[in-house]
Amino acid sequence: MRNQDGIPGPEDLRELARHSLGWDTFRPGQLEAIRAAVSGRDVLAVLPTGGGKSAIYQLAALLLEGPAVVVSPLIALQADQLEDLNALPGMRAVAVNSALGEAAQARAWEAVAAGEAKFLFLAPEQLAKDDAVERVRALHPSLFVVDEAHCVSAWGHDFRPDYLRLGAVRERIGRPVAIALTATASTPVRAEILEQLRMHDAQVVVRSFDRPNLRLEVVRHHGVKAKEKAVLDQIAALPVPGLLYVATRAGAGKYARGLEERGLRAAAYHAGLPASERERVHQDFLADRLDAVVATTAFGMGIDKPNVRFVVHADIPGSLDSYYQEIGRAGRDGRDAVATLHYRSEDLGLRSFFGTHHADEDALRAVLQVLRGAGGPLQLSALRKRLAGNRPGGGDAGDGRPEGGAQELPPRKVTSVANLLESAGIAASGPAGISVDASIKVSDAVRRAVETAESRARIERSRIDMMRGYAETDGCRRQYLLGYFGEELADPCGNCDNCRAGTAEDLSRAEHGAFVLHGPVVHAQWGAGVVMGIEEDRLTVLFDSEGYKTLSLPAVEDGQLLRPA
DNA sequence: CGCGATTGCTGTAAAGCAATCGCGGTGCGTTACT
Repeated sequence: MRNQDGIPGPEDLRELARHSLGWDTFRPGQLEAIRAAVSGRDVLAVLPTGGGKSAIYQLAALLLEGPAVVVSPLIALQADQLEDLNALPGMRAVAVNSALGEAAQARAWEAVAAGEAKFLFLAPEQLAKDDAVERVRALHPSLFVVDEAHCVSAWGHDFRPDYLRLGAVRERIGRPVAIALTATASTPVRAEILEQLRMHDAQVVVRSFDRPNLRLEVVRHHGVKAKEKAVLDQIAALPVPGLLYVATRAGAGKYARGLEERGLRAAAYHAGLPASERERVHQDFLADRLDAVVATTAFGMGIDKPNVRFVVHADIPGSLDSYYQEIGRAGRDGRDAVATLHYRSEDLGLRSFFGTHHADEDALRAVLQVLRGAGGPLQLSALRKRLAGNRPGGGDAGDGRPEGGAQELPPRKVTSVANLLESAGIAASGPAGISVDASIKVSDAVRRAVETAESRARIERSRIDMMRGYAETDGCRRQYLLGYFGEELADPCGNCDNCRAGTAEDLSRAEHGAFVLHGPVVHAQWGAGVVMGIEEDRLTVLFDSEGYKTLSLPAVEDGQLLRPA
């Protein structure tokens, strides 16, 4: 299947795509991504949904020897992906997850080992188990695919810490070529994906984030009740179907009832509902049996419905990354669609609450103690076991737990603490496991870890500030949104509320004095950063350890505080 | 951080207001019971 010189030419790929996947044309970016992967280079592809992200690893896998391991965040999503692949003649894909019985899992592993299945789908949690890692290593996979790769950055630090272990896992399984795929990733998110998955010199393919058919609007409110009424009134008057995003489960139920009272076919969707109900709402929405789904962030991943006419937010999300992800579900058919944000500044309080995670110093000390006492690298699984105590199902005591009684910690806590120690540069993980720099005093190590966690919290808060900035800007909202994703829109868009109202003057600049858009800078206090936006009177800079900051141009013009690097 | 619900106080019978409390999102996997 491969050319003599190693990398197949465009025509060969086209023929293979036609033959194996039934594809006629390549979308922009696909070809270069596939060729890079086949030639042994890691790939990060940021392409819109429907832009053919899956075809990248599918074709690359067909050209390489050995199976492709695909890390996919949701079991429901894995099921869809399997169905798509298995519908193609001659293709076979399997998954291993907790929804399958023991026998079915065994059959799946055997199918890949025997070469019958080319694709193996796993959630990151599967790869936290030594036996799964060992089995994957023995398969000599050609590709390590991370689908929905923004989850690495969005979930890895707290919610699903195994996402941050994937880089180490990749090394343990023989360092196959990595392909990371996502539809949404701002500059720092891309950098984090590359770093965490240990992708060096990767081919990065990014397509435009602009969705010109989405009309962007923000409606400001003061009272809670007034906002509720405005949301319901707006949706009752909009073309359907659409999505209403809310911050809480209670809100989902409340707004769904409100819409029903206004005669719409509406349903609530959140993680607290029984799986059968969630599935029913999902299917009813896809089949146009519902006018509106009122959902928390639980709804959306993997949904590719063309005719969504609106995505309305009753509560502001915690970042523009989340916001863009959610409004990106509207208007995929290219026809007009509306993205309205109903904004109360008080609603940002809930987002700061969701983003608050302080470092647990006792846990840090406990993990450090075990790592230092181990006398060498320790696999995370062993570390988890040693800190699990005597709880049923946990590791048995007396297998080397340090005297003096290390504190008991749940496995997931151990993982996030280990992640934090690695981000702080105190620990590092290689194929043999996690090791600590024993020359650093425990108290210093804890202090550095806490500082790292605080820096992350500042960055998180700055992302909320950028979301607030979007809600409060008088300029063109699309310029603001695209600028956040590192993309310049030369002129105001004409399809946002501010453009329509005529308040959106074109304030954006490509340079000001010595400052250049996307150019590196250094701040006296905040250190290194990159210019993300230049407006008439201010600069937006993304600092490595502080996140986004907006600085007044007159204040930085003398070069004392901020200078180009 | 902000909300809605609950409790507490007042001051003499019912209610009105302030202070306090609890809660809030995303999923994997494993396990202990019906």
